[in-house]
Amino acid sequence: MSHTMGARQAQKQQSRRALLDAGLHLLADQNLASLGVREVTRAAGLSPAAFYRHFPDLAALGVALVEESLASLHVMIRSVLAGGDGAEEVIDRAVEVIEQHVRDHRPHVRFLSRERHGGVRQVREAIDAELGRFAAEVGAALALQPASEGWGPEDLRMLAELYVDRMVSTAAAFLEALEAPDADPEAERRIAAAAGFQLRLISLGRRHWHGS
Amino acid sequence: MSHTMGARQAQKQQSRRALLDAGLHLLADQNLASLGVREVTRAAGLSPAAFYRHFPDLAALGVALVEESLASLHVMIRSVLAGGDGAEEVIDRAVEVIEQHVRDHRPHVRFLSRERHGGVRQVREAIDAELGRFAAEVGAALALQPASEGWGPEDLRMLAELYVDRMVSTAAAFLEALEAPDADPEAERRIAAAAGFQLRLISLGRRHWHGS
DNA sequence: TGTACATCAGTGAACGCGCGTTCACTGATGTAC
DNA sequence: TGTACATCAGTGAACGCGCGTTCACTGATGTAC
Repeated sequence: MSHTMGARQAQKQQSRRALLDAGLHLLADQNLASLGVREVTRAAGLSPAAFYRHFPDLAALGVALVEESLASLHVMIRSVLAGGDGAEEVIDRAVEVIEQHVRDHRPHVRFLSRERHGGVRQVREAIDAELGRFAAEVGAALALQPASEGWGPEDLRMLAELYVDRMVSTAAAFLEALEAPDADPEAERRIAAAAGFQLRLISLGRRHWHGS
Repeated sequence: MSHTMGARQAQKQQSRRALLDAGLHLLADQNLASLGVREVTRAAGLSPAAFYRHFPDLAALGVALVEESLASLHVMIRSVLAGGDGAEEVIDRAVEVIEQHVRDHRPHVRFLSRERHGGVRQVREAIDAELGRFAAEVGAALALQPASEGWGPEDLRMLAELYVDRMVSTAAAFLEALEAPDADPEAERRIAAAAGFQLRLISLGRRHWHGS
């Protein structure tokens, strides 16, 4: 459907892209709630009125950014889960993949971290719904592991939420380290160490868990 | 120093209070970055110019709110730690205390949760610094427990961070449940159950940890 | 292929509005004697 | 206690400015024949 597109459609997509990119760029230094229509169109090289050909308001642009941002996160999570079963290797790979993901998608990660509890309800809800889907995905993967024998679905769900939350926190910590005025590689190493330690602790608790 | 205050000082304090209260109230529905000076003074019943007698700008008001918000959090954390050593009781009490704290200080908790990764650097930094102090406090308390024998200070610190992070996440989850349009007591019960489960899992991992 | 009409992304001007900040002021409170 | 002066929290008017949104428009692209 999308690769047989007339010149008109193609140009419209390009403008939409420009708006999304400009928005994401401007959101490096401010909240979605304080972003302006004129500000975005100016940065995108369009007239203010053009904005309304693409989005009814800025909240809609925010929701579009959530979708983009989380699409790449899904890919990331699968690459973590799709490894060997050895808990140690999975943990180390998870931490590495998170760090790399933050590097590669910094503006998206920043946007998600900032707006997850931000002032725009529609965006908050979109992020939460998507994170819930992640937890479900992780829970399903955990259920397949032998270590989950005897675990009820609610327990697996809570465990999955714990893991997802830890990944989100770790990503936020990496982001902060990258944004710090004096880029300190030591800070990143400490975050990676803490993340590994904490995930190992959780996985150790899981192995010794005997019924709820 | 503060309880021998002239009428002038007392009136000034009262106006300052009105500004802080108005700000906190308005921040229920928006970010600090999108709050306006006129908006706050209007809600506080003062003229716009009066604002500048108290704060140079809105970021300063935000930092003052951080201090307020975290003062009450410190009290909360101590009341959790100052109980018996039994891990089970501490965990159950922690979850209860967090839930009650969110109920009693909802606007402050919401403010912290929203601005922790928000668009105003000064405020973000104030919150992070204070959360770091919490982790240190929790770490010191953990160090006194017999279960910490053989643990290095860095490990204790990472464990403390894990606990603090979990508490923050739990508080945010309770807050969301309270803010939901259809107040659902079942949702709160599930959050409490998940929080207890997750803290127990961590504490189980801790007991089975053998060196890093 | 060519022609006549339809579509619609983007324009630029216009509107009324609330914003942050400044300023000289007022009048109650504080202080020195 | 009374008086004369100093302080300073709060006022209200004023400023210039950028905002969101609307509107009739233009002209390139698409379509029907």
